[in-house]
Amino acid sequence: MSAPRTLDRTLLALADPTRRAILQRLSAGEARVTEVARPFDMSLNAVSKHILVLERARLVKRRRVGRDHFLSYRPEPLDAAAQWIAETRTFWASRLDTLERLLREEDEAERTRTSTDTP
Amino acid sequence: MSAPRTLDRTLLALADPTRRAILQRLSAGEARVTEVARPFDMSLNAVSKHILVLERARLVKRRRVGRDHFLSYRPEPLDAAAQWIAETRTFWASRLDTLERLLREEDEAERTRTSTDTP
DNA sequence: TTGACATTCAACTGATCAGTTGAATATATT
DNA sequence: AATATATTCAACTGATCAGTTGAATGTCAA
Repeated sequence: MSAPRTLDRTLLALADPTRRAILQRLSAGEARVTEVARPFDMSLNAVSKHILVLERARLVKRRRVGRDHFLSYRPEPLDAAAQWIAETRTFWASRLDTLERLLREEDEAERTRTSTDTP
Repeated sequence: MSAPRTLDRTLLALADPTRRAILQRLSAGEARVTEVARPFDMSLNAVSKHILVLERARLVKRRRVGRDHFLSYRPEPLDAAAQWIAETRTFWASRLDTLERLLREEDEAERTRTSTDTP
């Protein structure tokens, strides 16, 4: 089951290029908030808020050392999202296949019937 | 490359349980707007807007037949998202592994040095 | 033609989001 | 103690979102 809110938060957090860039940076190793913010053309506060969104989704963990906050990437939610998407995709695809197969069979029947009815 | 906006729209569209439920319904086959809306405890208009979000993300296609609009599920964006997540996850994980390996080696060196320095 | 049906359009509300600026807090440095 | 640094908090703006209601549009059916 896994509360859908978690998935919501993960996908929402990932649906933003700035946040994905932050995660990419952190996947290379821990960094402080200021370091993370440096490359971006926006205020430190703005980045701080993005980090909060990532934290809420548990994609980022914070370790306080004095005045420095070290941020690190947590892969678990991404793993979960990947698994959900993979499973769902397969399931939905199989249902589509079923439908398409049925339609194909119907078409087949139709064609046969027509060609027999009007030779 | 694949314009990140596409990914943004896909993930954003998926980050909502109502929209995921709509997709699930459509994965079982085409349906009209009213049919899709029926199970939900919200106005038809609200569902219509969710459908629009899904259309913008190209997860849903619309086929007009008279006054009826038949909606169908399009798997491509989900495939793309799954692929992106899978690749990214692997890449980020490998970078994490590298870092962890480095840290482990550092620790190892530290331990060795210490134990040699103070036997 | 009249009326019912399927759907969207338009306008509105309340919530959330992304960003800004300025101040506050806490820690480090001199 | 004074100052600089790292970070958040608070308050604000503008945009987008999720939902509502009521009207408009287009099509089917009697």
